[in-house]
Amino acid sequence: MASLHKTEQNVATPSRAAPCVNAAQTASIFTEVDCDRDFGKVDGVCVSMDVVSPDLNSILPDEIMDTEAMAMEEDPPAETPAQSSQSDPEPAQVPMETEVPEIISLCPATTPMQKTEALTTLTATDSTLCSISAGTRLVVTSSSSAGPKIATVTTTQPSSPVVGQSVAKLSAPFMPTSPANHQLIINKVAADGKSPGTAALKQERQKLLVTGLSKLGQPIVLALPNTWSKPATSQGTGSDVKPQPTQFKVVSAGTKPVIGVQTVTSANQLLGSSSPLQAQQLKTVQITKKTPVSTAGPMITKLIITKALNNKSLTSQATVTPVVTGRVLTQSTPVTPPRTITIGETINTTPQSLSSSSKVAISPLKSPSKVTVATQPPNSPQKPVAVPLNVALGQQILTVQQTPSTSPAKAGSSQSTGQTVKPVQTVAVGGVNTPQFKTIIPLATPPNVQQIQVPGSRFHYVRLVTATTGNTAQTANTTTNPTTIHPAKPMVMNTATVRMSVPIVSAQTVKQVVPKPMTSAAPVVSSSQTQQRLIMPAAPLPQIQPNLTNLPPGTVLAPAAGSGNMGYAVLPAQYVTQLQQSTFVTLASSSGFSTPSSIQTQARLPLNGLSPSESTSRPRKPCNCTKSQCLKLYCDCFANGEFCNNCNCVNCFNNLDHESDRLKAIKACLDRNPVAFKPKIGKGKEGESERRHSKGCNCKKSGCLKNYCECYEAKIMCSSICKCVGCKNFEESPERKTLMHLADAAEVRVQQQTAAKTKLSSQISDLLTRTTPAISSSGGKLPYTFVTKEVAEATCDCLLEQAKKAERYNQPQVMAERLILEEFGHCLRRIISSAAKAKSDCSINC
DNA sequence: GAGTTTGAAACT
DNA sequence: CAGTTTCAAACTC
Repeated sequence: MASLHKTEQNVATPSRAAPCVNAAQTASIFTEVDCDRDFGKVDGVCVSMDVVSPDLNSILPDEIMDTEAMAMEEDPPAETPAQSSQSDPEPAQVPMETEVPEIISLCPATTPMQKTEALTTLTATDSTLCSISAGTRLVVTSSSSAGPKIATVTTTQPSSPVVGQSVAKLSAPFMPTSPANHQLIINKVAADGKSPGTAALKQERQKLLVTGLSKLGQPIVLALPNTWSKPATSQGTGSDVKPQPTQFKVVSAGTKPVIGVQTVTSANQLLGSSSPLQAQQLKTVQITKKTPVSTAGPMITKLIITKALNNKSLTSQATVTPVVTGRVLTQSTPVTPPRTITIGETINTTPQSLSSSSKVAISPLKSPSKVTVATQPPNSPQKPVAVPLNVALGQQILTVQQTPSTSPAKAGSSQSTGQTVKPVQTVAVGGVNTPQFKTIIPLATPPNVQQIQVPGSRFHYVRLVTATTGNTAQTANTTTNPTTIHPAKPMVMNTATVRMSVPIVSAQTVKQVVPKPMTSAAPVVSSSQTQQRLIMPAAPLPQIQPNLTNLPPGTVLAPAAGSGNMGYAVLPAQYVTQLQQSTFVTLASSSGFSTPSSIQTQARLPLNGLSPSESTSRPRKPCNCTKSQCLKLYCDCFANGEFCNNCNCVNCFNNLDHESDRLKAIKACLDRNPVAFKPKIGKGKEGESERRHSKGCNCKKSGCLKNYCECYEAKIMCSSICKCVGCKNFEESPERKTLMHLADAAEVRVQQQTAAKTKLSSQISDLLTRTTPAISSSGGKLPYTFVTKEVAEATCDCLLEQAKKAERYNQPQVMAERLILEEFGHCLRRIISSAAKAKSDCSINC
């Protein structure tokens, strides 16, 4: 029986079985959750903003952004999105997506968001405003009956990650519209009366309005900061070199099934220039939405975002805001080079009624719906370039976390009320079938942690939200200019903003670990300016790069050449959580991770040293490795891509203190088996019936009915790929059925016993309380005092339970009597003990 | 809790 | 790829 119970527990938290399933599932689920499941069912508008630093983009995108097919059959392998960053000299080529992009719809996300919270980020609600920093990717997710749709606009600033002052505000006044028009429209704020499905993009200073119309007719408005408008560039013409007001184009997303493309106009940029007026790049990204011919028909929404790369002079104090520049989603076609779009952002002020944090979830990989983002070169404005969403956007998730503002602010309203918006850089990594998400956090800055829970995922996803890069400008004093940019306040670690987005599945929960400095761990590091980023969860990277694709969490990614000096460390969510809990301060305060701390020490704490809450939330059993240094797959922690935590291992290297060794071990494992960190248990689309071991077991003696068998451990049947001998782990196996039955019975029995004992204890305790006065007066007859009706009943319950137990297992009568008597003895002892205790207490107190 | 069994991982 | 060894979990007593 005990083993059976254990078996179930193991199944609940398979250790070896599915280390990576979670990640894979997460990704896919994430996607689905984003819009399809949650948002889509209720029309809503979800506007999320992602912030990715250009550095990050330059380093990670191509590798991490790639998705990898994981056993999830549905989608065809996604092509590697070619992402170009401005830093990239050459435009990346993005494979053309031949499929007709479907709708980008906006749906009111309030309810759905709250429902799952998984991807809640910047939820656009009425009168919602939010700020977008440069490098921010604006993702509008929505879903309709047709499925999840996500539109993303990413902005970057080429050379200088830190450009102050660019501010974009996102507001979302909602307007009525027809359900059919799930369109994302960039519209002028003042624009009104537009028929649904159309958007007018006009020049307007300081405001770029992106109007999204959901079924509920709720538009989302993206407002651009003043700073953008000042040095504006002409759009589309390209002839005008002079600064011009930013122009916004309106794209009508109406009924035209055709994908429209807006040209991007750009003027020379003077990055880092102190000149107040600088050339701006204005690029427009248009996402076309195809209007559905029928309900099921594909729709194309046009999203046009005009970006002015504003390189404000640093002299402007007000504009100095922590800006994270990011690379964007670029799309390139054979004809047109990829373009980046930059949107200025403010990190902090974001008044809104929306959720406190903005998250962007990208790419429902399994979703048929695709978003096309087309960009065109100025000279060929009409040539739409369709890029599969999952290619262009799909693997990046950026999050901007905002603390709830006290009150919704108007666009261009005054500075934030002190709420801190922390850009979270989340990168979704994965293949089409198995997107994987990574949270990338600059370690040098105070991170904020955001936990994300993905239904069906065993992993605990956490977003680390941190202030933007080491832009010293962040601290610059904000100006009081209400209309414009609100200087970002220094990022403040606000743990209160941490949100548990989703319930954690099964036993995987937060681990308690004492944080430890990262610097030592990361091979890549160093200068004061060097920044490390934590890349989280632990999902294998795409196979596109053999050495990176299957990296488990904890992996430190070296920055790409020329991409800057940022180091990236992949950490398990649990660790991040730990950071949130304890290391937070350290991370926040230290510009660099200095020293390692006690993670190792704590990791070796025996499990029994945990507090009740800790032990209950412990994701997995502690390992007991002695010889493997926890750097072999023998170690469940390592195999699961986790750091050892509260384990009983000896000479553990599975921690940040030995990151280099760990990386080597990971590499070695991957060399031996490229899918070493992938889940062994593939999960079918629906339900567990389709689950099966990817490799099959090789049992010889256990009959595959013990936990030695990975199939049995994972509670799945052996399949044809198993090489087991004498397998009894098949559907019709009587042995298996018996075991299952016994396991169920045992579970029930345990529950009943527990309940009975609890009841007995409760009764005794109750009596103890009630009879205390009498005890003192009744002298030595205390035990009898406790044998009341309630106690007798509880005792009988226990005795009956023993009788049932004996009967259940066909025990002989003698044995049944013995069990009953023993139980009766236990009960009597407890009664007597309680009485004695009561007497003792009474004598002391009286 | 110690010792044994087991099968995956690692190694040759 | 097959055989052997190593390893840690599962299991038994």
